[in-house]
Amino acid sequence: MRKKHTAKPLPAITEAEWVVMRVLWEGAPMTANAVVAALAGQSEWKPKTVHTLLRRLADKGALAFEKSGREFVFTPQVEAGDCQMAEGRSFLDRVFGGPQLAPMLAAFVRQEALTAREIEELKRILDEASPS
Amino acid sequence: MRKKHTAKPLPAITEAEWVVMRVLWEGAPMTANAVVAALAGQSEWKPKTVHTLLRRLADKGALAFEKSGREFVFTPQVEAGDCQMAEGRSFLDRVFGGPQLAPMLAAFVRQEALTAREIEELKRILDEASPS
DNA sequence: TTTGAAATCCTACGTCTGTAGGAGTTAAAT
DNA sequence: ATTTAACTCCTACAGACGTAGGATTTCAAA
Repeated sequence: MRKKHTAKPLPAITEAEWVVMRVLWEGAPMTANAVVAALAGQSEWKPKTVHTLLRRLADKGALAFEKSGREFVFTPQVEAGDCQMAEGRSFLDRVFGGPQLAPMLAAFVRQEALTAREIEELKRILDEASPS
Repeated sequence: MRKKHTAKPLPAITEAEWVVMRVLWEGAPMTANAVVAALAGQSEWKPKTVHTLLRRLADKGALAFEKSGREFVFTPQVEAGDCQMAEGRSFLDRVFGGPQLAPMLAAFVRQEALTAREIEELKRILDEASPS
């Protein structure tokens, strides 16, 4: 069974921090500079800004770091999937008033925000989860 | 066609403000006190806090108000569906790195966060959207 | 071993958010 | 017409967030 009750309380990750975490979930372990470099394309942040975000993430336990030479190497301490679920639940509560995914999907459908191709993809995902 | 390009820039709605907006989307037009009363069950906010949230929402154009006797009556100026979509897109970007719903659904499936019943419900919603 | 570049550590600051309090005004009751 | 209860208007304030700057330390080169 996929561990459901690890019960490690997930740190709150802010919008800017998510950008950094996504880079690290993909490429960790990474030095601060590697993170800065990876973000150079997608953001306008000064290196100092990225350093601050890394430090704050380390402070709250989302990242661990060790020294290598004179640089720090960062590694996520929380799993992407867990954080995504936590954010997802919180988002669903806030915006749709409850933790279920269905109202959100219904809203996307109602707003015609899905292409036929996307709908097929969603169906396929559900079928793989539980074939009808 | 459902209006897709009304292009009214939606005001940013904070977490606390969402709670208030959901009450109003359901019961508007409502007086400040009616909102306070509706929230008395679901939150611990002092009336003044609710008044502040109402004022901030009015300031940013999410609500309109008119005087009736000595009270204000509030009415949403933005549609629930539009705000939900905007929040949804922003959430998907932040957490899943793109505006598509599929990665989120896949994550829920991977984390076994959906019951069989919920999966069936999601399938039904999709089938109604675009029968296969 | 001295020096210099590069990395880290600590500090900063304006805005937004959550959470109200107090002052002022207005409608209603007497 | 006066009083008063209720409602609104303005103010407050601490902590989180975005966005860095400056001071200090440290590895490496000369």
